[in-house]
Amino acid sequence: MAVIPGPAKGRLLSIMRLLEKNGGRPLTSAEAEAMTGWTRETIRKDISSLEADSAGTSAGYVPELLVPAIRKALGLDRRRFFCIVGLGRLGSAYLNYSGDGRPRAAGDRAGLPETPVWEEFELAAGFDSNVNRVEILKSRVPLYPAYKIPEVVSRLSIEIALLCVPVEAAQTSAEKLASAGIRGILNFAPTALKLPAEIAVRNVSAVDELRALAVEI
Amino acid sequence: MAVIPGPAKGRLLSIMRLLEKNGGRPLTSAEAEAMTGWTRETIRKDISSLEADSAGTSAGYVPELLVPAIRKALGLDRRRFFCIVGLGRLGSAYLNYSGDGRPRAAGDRAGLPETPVWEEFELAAGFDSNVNRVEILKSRVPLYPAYKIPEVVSRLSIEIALLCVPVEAAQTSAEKLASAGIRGILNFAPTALKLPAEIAVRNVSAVDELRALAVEI
DNA sequence: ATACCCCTGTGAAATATTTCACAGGGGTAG
DNA sequence: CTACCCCTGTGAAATATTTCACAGGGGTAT
Repeated sequence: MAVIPGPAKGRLLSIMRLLEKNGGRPLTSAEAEAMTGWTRETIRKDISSLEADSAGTSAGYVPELLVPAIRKALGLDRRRFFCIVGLGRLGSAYLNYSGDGRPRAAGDRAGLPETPVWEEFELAAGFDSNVNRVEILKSRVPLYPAYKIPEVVSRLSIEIALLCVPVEAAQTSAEKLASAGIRGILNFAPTALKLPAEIAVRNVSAVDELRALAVEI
Repeated sequence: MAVIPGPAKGRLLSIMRLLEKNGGRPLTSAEAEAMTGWTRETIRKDISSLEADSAGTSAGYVPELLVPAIRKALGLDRRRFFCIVGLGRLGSAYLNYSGDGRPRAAGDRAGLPETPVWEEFELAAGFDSNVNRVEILKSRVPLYPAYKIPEVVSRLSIEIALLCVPVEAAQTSAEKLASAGIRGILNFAPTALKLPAEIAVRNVSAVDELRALAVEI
């Protein structure tokens, strides 16, 4: 089975995104180099580490074949359920976000799936400690008061949480999710969560991103 | 002069964050290992690559000394001006964000600096193509119609932009910023920007982050 | 004071990643 | 059909990063 170098994983995710947006046309390693700055050799090696033969032709890489191959190799080839914890400004924005770049307008429901689907991720629940807010907000997924996190996360097989609570509530909420068996947390609060090592955490912070950008320029 | 390995840079940014939140107390490589998952040897090597002597003592790394050393080594030791392009839901939220995790309430202005400061970054302007919105929104930084991007970016020495426009406007806005001499763009639109290689771009997308998280678990 | 323990710093070894160089294949123009 | 060109795939070499092993230092308890 393919062993994919760590640095390659992140690059493959980006390449996958490029393929998805390429309108079905083959993408060459040279084009990808121009768009990402990584050398074409590195990109070819990354893809060759997938051992997904024939996704690359003499015209370039065929999205239709390579995208599923990357998905599979990175373990993204199955649906995962996620939830949103904290339904303030940010959390409720994601509640209505379709994943394709535009918020869903109130009347914009025709033809859309019953529950929000972001690529391979499906929103399964929202939580807030304010019971009033839970009752007032409209959403196509069920909303629960925060004390129900353990029961609901387990019952709905939720693997990932978007943590959108205020910074002072972040650690407690994260611990509640951890003991409910969550596997990963996207942390939008600007604080370092202390959790058991088996729970993956990614911090999403505009200040951190600004810094990372500034380091490059 | 210190040469810092690429992978080390990202880790140092995280370590810096840990140090900043440690209340001034020294942080050991073993503690950092527990919080980040990177081995203590790697962390020590990263820090030693800074050639910042005496930031590490037998009690651990002293934030007061190490934070400035990391800042300097990564080129984060100077103020940079940034702007927000697109003042919809996301953009206007950042307009009122203090950088410490809580939005500024309307009356919450006492004692705060005149312009929003996010760590070493200072918000200098906001732009929107909707002139009406520019006039109606209240902000402590000047807001301009989008056609003034070239003039204002150059006049105010703005280096970085938060691109918060709808996905269909992202490429055009990015090009406008590029020709105005911007050095880096934080792209919140779910699309791959095509720009000259000398302009750094970081994409911020919840779906991408979910994927990166899912790869780890 | 002394012994102990936990800390950092760092050459050297081990490992991982990237780059090089080229083989092989397929489409296209003549 | 043939020649050409641009593509991918991949061993091997070069380089970069991580891990190991240990030297050295500074608190602290006895």
